[in-house]
Amino acid sequence: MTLPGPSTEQRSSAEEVGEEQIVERIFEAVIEQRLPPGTKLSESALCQAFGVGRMRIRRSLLLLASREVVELHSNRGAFVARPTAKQAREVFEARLAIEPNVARMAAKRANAEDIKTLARHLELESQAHDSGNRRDAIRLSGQFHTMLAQIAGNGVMLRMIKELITRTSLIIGIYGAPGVTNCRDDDHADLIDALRKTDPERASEIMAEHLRHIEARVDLKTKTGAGVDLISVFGARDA
Amino acid sequence: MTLPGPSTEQRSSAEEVGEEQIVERIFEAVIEQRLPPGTKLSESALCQAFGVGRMRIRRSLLLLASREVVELHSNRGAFVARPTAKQAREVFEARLAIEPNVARMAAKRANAEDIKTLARHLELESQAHDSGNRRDAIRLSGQFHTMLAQIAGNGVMLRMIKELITRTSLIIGIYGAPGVTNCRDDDHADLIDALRKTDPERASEIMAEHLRHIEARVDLKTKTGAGVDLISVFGARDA
DNA sequence: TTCAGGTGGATTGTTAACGATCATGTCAAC
DNA sequence: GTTGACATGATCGTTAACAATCCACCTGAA
Repeated sequence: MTLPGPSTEQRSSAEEVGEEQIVERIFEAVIEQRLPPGTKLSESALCQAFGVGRMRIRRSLLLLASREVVELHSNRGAFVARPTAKQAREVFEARLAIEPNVARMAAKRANAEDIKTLARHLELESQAHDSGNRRDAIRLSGQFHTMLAQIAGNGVMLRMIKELITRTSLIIGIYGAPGVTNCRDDDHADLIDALRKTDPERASEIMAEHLRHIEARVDLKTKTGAGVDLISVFGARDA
Repeated sequence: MTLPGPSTEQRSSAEEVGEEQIVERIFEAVIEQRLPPGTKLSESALCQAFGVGRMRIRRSLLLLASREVVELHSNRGAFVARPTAKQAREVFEARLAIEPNVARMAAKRANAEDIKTLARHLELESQAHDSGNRRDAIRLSGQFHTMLAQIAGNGVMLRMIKELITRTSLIIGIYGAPGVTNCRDDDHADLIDALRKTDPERASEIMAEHLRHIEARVDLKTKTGAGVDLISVFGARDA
């Protein structure tokens, strides 16, 4: 779990930064909603930002596109994805199908150390939430889910969940009421409690309810987000 | 589902072939076990095979690597992935966590047309199985699972399952007893029956049992495959 | 004032050549 | 005969320049 702090951008030139790190950083920025849906990701800008050549940026964007976190429009460039209502439903449905099982697995496999790490993390979440630090709150609540997947000990599912969480941030950015955060802390606390008691079924049920709650907080019929829709209506002429 | 027949390789030069198609074709070849684990995928060879430039091949290989179907070794090239025992366990665990839910969803949403399509497909499966056509049998039994995901109507999960099925073929290629096929037809028939009766819970349980059965047929402790391990130990001289 | 058309700039997509790294085969020494 | 080093060839990774496309701005006329 080596998440480099989101603070140090733009390390000028020393050790080469791999495309894995670039992808990870962009994922994180999307989760924190520093990169709103529809944002153009210019190649040259990213080259400067990360201090790497164009090829590496290109590869990173392709990787991000394969996870459906960015959209590549032919001859127009890369944009942060704007999930449709249909895609949003699919993402929620997928999370509801996968993450309860992850919670179940985590409950079976969590040891004392894991519980303690989660509790510490929950503390950070609460602090960020109380102090109104929206970005940290969003990032931390997302990280909680990835930590659960790590405890579950399945790399395949961890990767899937990272993708789904990132896309959820995009969905909330588009369809969520302003001020709505990703998760409720209470649910996370209950989840930790279920893990502590080694109660897989309860962990699964809490997670399912948790996800249903998140889904209920978005309105897939009305897009917020400063009329980003206009762009697609008037000049969206993709190949 | 526009799967171009796997027969016509090497269309010389006319309409450009996109990297999506290249990825799909390689996926298919891996599923059919025409590309055994560890096979070297030379760039120039693929350029010739698909009649495209090196860049497109490179992008395709990167995409395939992001799905963990090929491994990219620095300065050495791309190879068909050889899942470790740990990865194999994770793939099975992921399938067991996801696909029963897919079956459940499919049972809820399948209409008469879907059922009929599945039944037709099962017929093809049986024919291939009876006639000893191993390649077709493997491909068709894999396609059955993707068709189920399509009926479930969730593109996100469909993509995940395609990846998992492909990797399962690699796992069977390494750890499976020779002659073992991917799936049993009986289970597929039962699955169709559950869908016909709109019995989501039974569909889910059949799928779970089906996957457990597949997993039980591989022995993650002994690698078969003609000492593929030796090749990696002493100088990988393939292609 | 508004809309149509054209032009310039910028950005992306592609190709080609170069440099670096690794594998293979040969040859000499022990 | 075996082992080690060396040279050669091939393949991959990178960089740079070029071509194509699109967007925005500007101009001009109704």
